[in-house]
Amino acid sequence: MIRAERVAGRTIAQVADRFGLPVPVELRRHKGWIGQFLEYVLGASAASRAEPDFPHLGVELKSIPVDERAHPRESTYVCVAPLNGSIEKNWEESWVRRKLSRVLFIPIVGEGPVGDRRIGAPVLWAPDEIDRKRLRDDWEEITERIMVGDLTGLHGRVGEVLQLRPKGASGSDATWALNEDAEWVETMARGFYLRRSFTAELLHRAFGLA
DNA sequence: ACTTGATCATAC
DNA sequence: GTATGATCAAGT
Repeated sequence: MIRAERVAGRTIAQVADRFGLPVPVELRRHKGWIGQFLEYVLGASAASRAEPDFPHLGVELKSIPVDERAHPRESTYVCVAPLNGSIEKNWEESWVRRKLSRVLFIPIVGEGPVGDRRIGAPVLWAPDEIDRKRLRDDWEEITERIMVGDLTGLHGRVGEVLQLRPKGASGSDATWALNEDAEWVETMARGFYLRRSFTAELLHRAFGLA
């Protein structure tokens, strides 16, 4: 938190210069760059591993693009959703619950050249009882569809705060899944995401906004 | 304006 | 290939 608060208010270019890191001008071909940059700057250790970013703290790090009013510009990716029968059978064991038990959100303000974007005040969030119920209800609804092989029901419209969306290098990035007839079929890979309206709530709550 | 579906890069 | 990090862009 001390590190995060020290970089808050500075631009990405200012911080990158101190570390001698080159900054891409735009993100179209560098979509995860800001997230990896922050992992480096804040000393996270579990890059690209299936663990929290700060394993000893149980804290997951998420950068989140926002406008000047702290309204998120994008949804937030959580984790992949196995469609092959290996998904956790209950919420307590679920990867979604574990990943979201403590999250450090770093808002990134602005949408121009990447170096000009400003690092916002950090928000360390843990879901309260109401958040947990909303997340759990959505997770159970989505997981039920996965477990019965309802692949056509696996679209982004399900879920109030958590949703399932494609997650891969392209639409042809396939994975194996069990369908309603318990047959193996190829379908696009999907992941869990937090809806923008939900992360907006969290940030606004943290900043005391309406 | 906002959501859903599609896509891009890198580590292991 | 599957995980990590996400944003892009078409459609409503």
